Amino acid sequence: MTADPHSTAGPASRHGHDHAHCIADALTRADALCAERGARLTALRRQVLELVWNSHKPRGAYAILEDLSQREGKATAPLTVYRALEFLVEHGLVHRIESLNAYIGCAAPGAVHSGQFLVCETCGNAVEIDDPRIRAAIGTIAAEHGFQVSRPTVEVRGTCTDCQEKTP
Amino acid sequence: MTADPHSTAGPASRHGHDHAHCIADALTRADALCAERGARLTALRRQVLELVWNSHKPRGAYAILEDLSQREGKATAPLTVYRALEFLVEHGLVHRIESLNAYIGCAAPGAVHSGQFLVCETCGNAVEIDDPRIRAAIGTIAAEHGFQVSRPTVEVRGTCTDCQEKTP
DNA sequence: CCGGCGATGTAATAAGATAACGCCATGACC
DNA sequence: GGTCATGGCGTTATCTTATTACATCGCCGG
Ligand SMILES: [Zn+2]
Ligand SMILES: [Zn+2]
Ligand SMILES: [Zn+2]
Ligand SMILES: [Zn+2]
Repeated sequence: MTADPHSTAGPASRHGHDHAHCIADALTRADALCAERGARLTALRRQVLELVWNSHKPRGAYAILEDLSQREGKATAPLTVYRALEFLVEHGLVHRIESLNAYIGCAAPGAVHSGQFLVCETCGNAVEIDDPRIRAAIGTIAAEHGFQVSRPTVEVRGTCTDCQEKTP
Repeated sequence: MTADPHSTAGPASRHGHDHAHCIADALTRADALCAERGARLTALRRQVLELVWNSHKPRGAYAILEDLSQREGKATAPLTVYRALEFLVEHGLVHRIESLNAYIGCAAPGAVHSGQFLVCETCGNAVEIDDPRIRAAIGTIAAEHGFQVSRPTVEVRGTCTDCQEKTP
């Protein structure tokens, strides 16, 4: 992993945002949610969640695996990570970005959300949105086709504001 | 590959639709489009396109590879298929379904389209839609975020009309 | 204490995709 | 016709992503 402008080296990362707070917040919400549901947020799962939240970029399972191995000081098997991710995705704590085969922390776990993302092809950051208009439009057209929606996926590739400024 | 209700065994497949016509049509349009653009629709590429159009289900690259090998009577390398698919996707003749790692023939090549799909989780069929409302909604929210869209992906998982009828 | 069940560990392997290298057909140009 | 550049294709190896099968551990109710 090389140095990278958006990732979080220190407590107060660039963008003027305190990312440590993002992480702490995500973990707190996860604790609450799992407690509420009687789901077991194991040490391992919590650790993986934290690693997913390490940045606002989608991260591949094997990247997370590397981090985990490093932090644990011993090699970990892929399956370990995949199982944790499966749990986290099931409980809406993490989303999978299909077009990247990568995972990212959910911005609003617990709330109803359909998983919509703006993914920057330059810096790799992904912002979760949950626009009612998109949801509505999808619902409408699905209904017109007699199609019963179970899981809508919206992943918009493009360039974020920051990256546009840098490359005028 | 097991027998499967939606695939096309004979000329007139189920659904009351003559799928042979779908294929012929797709090939004709592809010929025209490539001629118009000076793109070379090689025998191999044409063959792969035909195999992609073998059904209205997204097909994995390796499934296509198998078909191709069988038709040719000799083993073919994955790269062969991937190269053909790359060409076809670039020219908008085929779409990639990200959430399935699979490929499907484009319903309206040549026209502007953003690649929106209704994917049935039961039968595997995928219908391409191109709803202006969805496109508009995505455009709007992207603009609100100062996000410049390059490639929107909409893949709605769910159950198609037919499959709903079968399982009331 | 013990049986059951969910979580984790270990090993092997499947599935999807790309990299590196070279040959050969095509067509422009001389 | 000869020559050369280009693009398509074949071959092999390798990489990334994901899953299957089976053993073990630890907690909790009985
Ligand atoms: Zn943050
Ligand atoms: Zn960016
Ligand atoms: Zn058809
Ligand atoms: Zn169906």
